[in-house]
Amino acid sequence: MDALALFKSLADETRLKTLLLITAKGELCVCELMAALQDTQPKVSRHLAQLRKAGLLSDRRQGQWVYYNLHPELPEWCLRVLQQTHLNNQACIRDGLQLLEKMPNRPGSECC
Amino acid sequence: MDALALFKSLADETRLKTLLLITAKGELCVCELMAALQDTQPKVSRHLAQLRKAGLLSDRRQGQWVYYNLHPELPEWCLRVLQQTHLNNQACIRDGLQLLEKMPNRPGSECC
DNA sequence: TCAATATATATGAAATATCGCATATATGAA
DNA sequence: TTCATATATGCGATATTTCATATATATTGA
Repeated sequence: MDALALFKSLADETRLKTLLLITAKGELCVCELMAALQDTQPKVSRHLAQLRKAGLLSDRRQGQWVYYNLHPELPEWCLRVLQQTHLNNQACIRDGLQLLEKMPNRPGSECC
Repeated sequence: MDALALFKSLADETRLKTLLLITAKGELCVCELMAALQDTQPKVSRHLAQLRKAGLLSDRRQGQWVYYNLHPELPEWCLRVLQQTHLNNQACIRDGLQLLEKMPNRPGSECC
């Protein structure tokens, strides 16, 4: 992961919020990100594909859902950059986190 | 300084190297950056203007030369991001630093 | 098998960023 | 003032990025 690739990945609002949301929550599926970001499915999916190709995210499918998390082999310094950004820019994803909580029928919840 | 603005500033090779060089050396003028980056004057100058407008750099004129340094009011977390990036991507500016050393008649040196 | 839901990708248009060249401005020396 | 050096910027051409729409694939349950 070279620095330029990292910063190009972070230089878009959708991708930045996506990474901060996943940094905050650990793991999220596409439909949760759609709710948190209030964006269309193709848009969210395309940005996730970019982050996956860049090596920032890895995905695992569980049934219908594909969950995304920070790539386990992400270098330490990249993690620290994400953590610093997350800790000092919580306002950036505050709305998104609230929308997540309000989601009915969260994937994986027992109620459905 | 919001996170998105920071990362957009870092998402270009010329600007990233410029910031890492200034992080390494503390202060550099335009002609030193031209030598280190091996780029044309208008190109270097234009990217410096962007970094200045974004609040990442501040400049001071000393005679004919304009020196650029990290903006004194840059938030701590931005500094830490730059430091982390610098410490873990030294190869990125190695050539540039060597070219700097080889510069004859460095601005501010006593020999001219 | 079919239908419904979740996710991925292709395509072309629109917006944005970058670059090269020419030129403008500022400073210092003669 | 005039010249030389250092730096900044306006502008058109080009490259890159992003988006919306349509469509394709995968999984589950009937």
